[in-house]
Amino acid sequence: MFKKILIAEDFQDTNKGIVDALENRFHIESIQEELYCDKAYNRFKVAFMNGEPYELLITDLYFKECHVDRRLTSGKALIEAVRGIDPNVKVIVNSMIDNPVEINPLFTDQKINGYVCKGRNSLNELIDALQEVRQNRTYVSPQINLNGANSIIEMDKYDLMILKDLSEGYTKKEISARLREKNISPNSESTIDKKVSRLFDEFGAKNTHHLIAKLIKQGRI
Amino acid sequence: MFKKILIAEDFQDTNKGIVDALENRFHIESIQEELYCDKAYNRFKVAFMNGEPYELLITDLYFKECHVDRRLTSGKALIEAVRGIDPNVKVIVNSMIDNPVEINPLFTDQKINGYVCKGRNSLNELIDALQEVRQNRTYVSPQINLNGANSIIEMDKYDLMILKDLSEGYTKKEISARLREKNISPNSESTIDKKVSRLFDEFGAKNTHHLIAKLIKQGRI
DNA sequence: AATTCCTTTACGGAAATCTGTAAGGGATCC
DNA sequence: GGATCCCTTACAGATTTCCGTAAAGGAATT
Repeated sequence: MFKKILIAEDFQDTNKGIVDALENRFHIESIQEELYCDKAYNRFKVAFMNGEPYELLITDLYFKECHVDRRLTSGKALIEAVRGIDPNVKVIVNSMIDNPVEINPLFTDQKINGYVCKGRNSLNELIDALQEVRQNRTYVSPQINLNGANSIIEMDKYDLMILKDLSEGYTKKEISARLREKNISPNSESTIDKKVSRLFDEFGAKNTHHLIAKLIKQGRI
Repeated sequence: MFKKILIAEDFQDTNKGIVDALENRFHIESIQEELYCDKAYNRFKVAFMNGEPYELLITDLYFKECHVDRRLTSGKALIEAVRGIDPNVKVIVNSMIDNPVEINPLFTDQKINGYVCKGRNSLNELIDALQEVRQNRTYVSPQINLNGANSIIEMDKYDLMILKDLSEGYTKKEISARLREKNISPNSESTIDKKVSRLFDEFGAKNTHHLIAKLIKQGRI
């Protein structure tokens, strides 16, 4: 099993839960926890310099803002930073995000090794993830379907772009124009209308106000 | 210290972190954890019937949806349900919400005894909260300012009610009717129009979509 | 009593949303 | 080729939003 693990997670209770679970399950020489991305980065860097590098980083994606000045403000930034030091370090992301559209790029761009979605079984999944990643395989929480195809409610990048624009106050006419500028097709006002109407049904929303509110509350926009 | 504590929290890692912290710090005879509101409710009910009631409920506010049919879907509902069984049980809410507008009603309406905001120090705060609540005092995480003098931009209950209704898909005509039903004045469609338009200026929003998105992201709705 | 200020309300018109219908094009299957 | 299905697009009408103007009423001041 891994000998040195670094955990970056800003919620103290979650943080403690993870550390305890790993210590109970495995015999790991060194588990370090940090509440801030910057501190995690510094610890990682120092260990690497001293020739005792961490083998695995377990990190959340979103960190609460606070009074302290922060250079790295997200798990994504942290991952990029530590990979800048040690391109081979294994990374498992542990977050409440369950939208494949957000998770997929972590694998394709950040080349993470595992993704565990916080939930009612996520400690057990994290343990599975450790074992898989240890053997150079990747791990994704079973409830996440990265093929997007049959995630209960499919919302692709295209839908997401429209919704994001709507939530920023653009009208459908403006969005249509913006899509044309970017050479993205389809782009007619009518099609945008249709797409959004379909999402009403899928999300049980009465109108655009309602839909935007729901999606933001779910953290999908 | 409390002898019987019930914890309702759907994230396994957080759940474990809380239990471990409390067990380390206090000597509590019985701590039970549940991942679902309904299961927590049932456990609470059974214990009460058996004459061995829980003295304290620690609950999250929002619980992930899942395939299981759920009757109680939020901490608020759970609190109301258990108070229906035992009006005197102490309740501490442990959630990531940090918006006073959401937290305040928990104290005024649900009569909760403590509120701990998940964060980098929340386990320690939870321990403080237990001790305060044990002595019949209330506790609120120090970073939360319930004295509504909270925000740069003033938004009263009336505005909030309208915005909330809008975000739930009601039209201004419907909202006008709803206000009249509740005997709340002013209630004309025209006045609602004006109120919302004024908020456009104050928040720098282009239209209602934009305004709703901004406010939800700021955690004000 | 008259003036001023503010809020509520009504109304109207331009723009945007919402919804249904229908036409056209491409892909697939027989 | 023809039938079918799905997606895109156009269009039309009802409803709603957005924004300006203006009237009505209340409260405070002079």
